[in-house]
Amino acid sequence: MINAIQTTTQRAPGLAKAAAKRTLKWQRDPEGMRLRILEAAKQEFSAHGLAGARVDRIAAKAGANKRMLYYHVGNKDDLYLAVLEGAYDKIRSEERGLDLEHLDPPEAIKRLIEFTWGYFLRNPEFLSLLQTENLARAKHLKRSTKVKSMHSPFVEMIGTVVRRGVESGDFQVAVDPVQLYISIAGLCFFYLSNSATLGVIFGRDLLAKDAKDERLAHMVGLVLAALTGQSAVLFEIAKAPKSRAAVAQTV
Amino acid sequence: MINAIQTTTQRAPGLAKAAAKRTLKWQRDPEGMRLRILEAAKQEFSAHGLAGARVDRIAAKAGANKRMLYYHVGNKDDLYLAVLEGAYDKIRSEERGLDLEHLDPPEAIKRLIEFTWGYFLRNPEFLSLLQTENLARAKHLKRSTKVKSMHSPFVEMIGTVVRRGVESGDFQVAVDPVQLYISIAGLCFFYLSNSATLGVIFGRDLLAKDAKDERLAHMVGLVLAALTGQSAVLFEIAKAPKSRAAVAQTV
DNA sequence: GGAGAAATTAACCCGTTGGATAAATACTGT
DNA sequence: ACAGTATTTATCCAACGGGTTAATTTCTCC
Repeated sequence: MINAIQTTTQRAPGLAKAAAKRTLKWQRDPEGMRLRILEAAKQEFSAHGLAGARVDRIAAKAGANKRMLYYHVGNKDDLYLAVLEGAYDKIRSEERGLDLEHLDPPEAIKRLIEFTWGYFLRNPEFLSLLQTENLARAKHLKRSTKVKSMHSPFVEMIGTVVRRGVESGDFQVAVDPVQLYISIAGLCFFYLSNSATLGVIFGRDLLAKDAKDERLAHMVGLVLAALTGQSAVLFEIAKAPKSRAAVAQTV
Repeated sequence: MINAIQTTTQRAPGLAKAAAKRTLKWQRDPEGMRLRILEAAKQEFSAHGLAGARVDRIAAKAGANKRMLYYHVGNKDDLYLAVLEGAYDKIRSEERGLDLEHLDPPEAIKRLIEFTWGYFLRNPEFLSLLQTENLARAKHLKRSTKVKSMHSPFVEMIGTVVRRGVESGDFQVAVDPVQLYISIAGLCFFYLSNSATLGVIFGRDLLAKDAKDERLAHMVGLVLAALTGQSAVLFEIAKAPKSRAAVAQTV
């Protein structure tokens, strides 16, 4: 992963000359270094939180000298904020790529839930960073002008989808898009971010493939059932792809 | 709050004699001290996380000498685990007090959501502690035999309610109680534990009275609509108590 | 009323950690 | 090829933080 970033570097001129001179004690690569530092910092902050993160470990992981962190990014707090901003930037950019306009409303909502779920699964550090920042009551985020201007396109998207759904008769309620957004995020977020403690309490692995499939089916069923009023049918549809036994058994 | 605990102490004999001798340099009160330490530790750990917590601050807040923490509870980790176990103990005990048996199924689900929401609102430190522990991937919880044996009565309660609801025709689906439990907890938890970052992003105070009322109404509406299939009606009912404008406006 | 145990205080120890300083090395333009 | 600048390294340090040691005060029981 870090290697991939390193190769990103495009040193413009004098490349042949530098390659010939093979007695270099170290490479010079500001952008690459900065990226490696931020990547290492992301790992460290998400693994240990803000207070638990160690500047020396970040430097080591980035293959850099500790002084580099201060040179390229700033002190520990600056580093943390840069990581946080990067994380928001990334998810917002992926969110924009998801166009729900051409899907029929129930399908669009399903797609939205699947995306949110998938993104959280693929980016567990994002969840950790959010947790950390909320533990700090968003102290750092409040000072970030960048993040404040990065509005999630989802709220508008949801608004449009819901409106279309009500008009087409697919949905029975014109639910508030912000509430729905928070609900979808919450359904996904809580399960994943708290899987450790929940796993201990329930005595089972919530991150096993089957468990995750079952969870996704449940969430899609729950939200779509609420919107369409077709409880039974939708829960069945959502459940179909996998583990069809689970629900019936339990009751 | 701390004072209330202090008074808990019941020093058995020799009270009159001790009261007479007024040249005491300090009081002797093991149980009271232990409680004050745990209360202070709870505050500290929930405010700053495990790594961010400061042993000296805990001592100061407890009105104790630092050495007392080690004498009465143990090292920092022991202290943390004790707090965590206490937090679980408290919520489980309150959960047990909630009997849903005599309510009709939709009312029971509503009550369940309201309790969860209310408990989280009244005990924000519990949310923080959970976040902290999950950040640590439940490392400490796994070692706790106490917590593992403290099963939430909710899963069974929900199972019974759902079964009754399906039989009575109120509910259209026999949803998995564990999934429903996680969903309800997640809907409440995410909104509250992430209110800081969400507040910054949406540019509004999610903890204002109106916002909280609206959220509760939404959650009740969402879950009950999904179970009963009565989307429109239930969202209206849930919304009724307060701010009736919000939902209609947005779409 | 005094001896031994329990509870509490004061002071210290030492590895860790964020951050700083100054010197060395690579690159660029001229 | 040389001067000046940008990047990187090696080393240091003062403050902090968890934990410990030893002495002091209170309580209990006989």
